[in-house]
Amino acid sequence: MPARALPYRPHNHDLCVDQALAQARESCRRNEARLTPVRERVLELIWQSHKPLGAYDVLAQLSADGHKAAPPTVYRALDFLQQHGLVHRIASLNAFTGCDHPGQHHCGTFLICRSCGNVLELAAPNITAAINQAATAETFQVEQITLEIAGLCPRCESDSTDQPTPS
Amino acid sequence: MPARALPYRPHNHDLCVDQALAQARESCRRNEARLTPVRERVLELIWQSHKPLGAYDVLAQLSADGHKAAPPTVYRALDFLQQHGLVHRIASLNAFTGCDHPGQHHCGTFLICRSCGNVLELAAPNITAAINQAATAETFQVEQITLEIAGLCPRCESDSTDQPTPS
DNA sequence: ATAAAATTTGCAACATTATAACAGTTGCCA
DNA sequence: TGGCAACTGTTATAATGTTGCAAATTTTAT
Repeated sequence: MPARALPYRPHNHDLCVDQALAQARESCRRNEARLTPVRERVLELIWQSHKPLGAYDVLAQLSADGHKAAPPTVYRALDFLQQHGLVHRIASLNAFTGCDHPGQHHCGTFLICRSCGNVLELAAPNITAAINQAATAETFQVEQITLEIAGLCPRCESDSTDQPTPS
Repeated sequence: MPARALPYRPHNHDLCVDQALAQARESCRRNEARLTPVRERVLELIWQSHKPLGAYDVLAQLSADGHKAAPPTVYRALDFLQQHGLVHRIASLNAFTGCDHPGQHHCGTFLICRSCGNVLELAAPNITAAINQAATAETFQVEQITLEIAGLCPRCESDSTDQPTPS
């Protein structure tokens, strides 16, 4: 029985966010990318939620801050964060989630719990290899992979009532 | 050198559509599902385009038919077709594409050419196996897989100017 | 230090994608 | 033939995402 993956374990989430932000600042410094206040705040908001956040959720939080923001502000910040590998967009949810390992745009593989909404990003070399092999067999040149696996996370599966678990 | 996959080869597309429709009618008959005129027409429109069609593209075509349709008509037809495994929704494109092998909701794996927009559906047991293995390792119960691979199809890759190839 | 250039943000309007709610219609069958 | 279930039509609205331009800020070059 493997240890449970991070989002499924209790942990000090503030710390978790702080670390992610520190890592992001460091990554941007190295790449000479400008992690401006809005961008950093958006990243922070996304990290504070373990569940993927929609652009308009982010917008609402910014407004709650007193920040007079409009959709383009948010979408631009999100574009920047995506470009620098700090967040991923989850197409099947129209939502965004933080990325642990800012190493430019890598293949994101996600386990998405349909009950509690939590998301776990996997690094799965086997899957990537199988995908590349299949694509090569079709002479297809892969540029970007979207892999989103929906189902039940360990916690919700064992509470097999399918009731949502609060964050 | 493997034979090129269907959408990349020239072929009699009308025939291709007819076959798909015949197969769909047969599948619905077996499942006692009602492939009504609107539903069949939507499926036909989707098949006539090798590229995934947005709901509003379908709507426009229906209107061109003289059919007075509104969004819900299209979305309902698409829901039905999805439920019966006759079309897939491609989340990264907000668009729909026909499914070759109507066997209830199975895992759809797509190669999406970013240049010409054509889409090829793969059946890739290796990938599915790798995914299930990875999910199992996280004690995650898989229900639905969204796998969309964007890149360049053989034709566009060899025309390496990256200019869109007309349908 | 300072002007020019480039990047980022604010802002208003708009475009696209999707759903809700309810009324009408059709086919079935008891 | 009357009632039920499924399907369709219709209107309105919600949710998500983009364009274009102007103002502000930061960087770069002088």
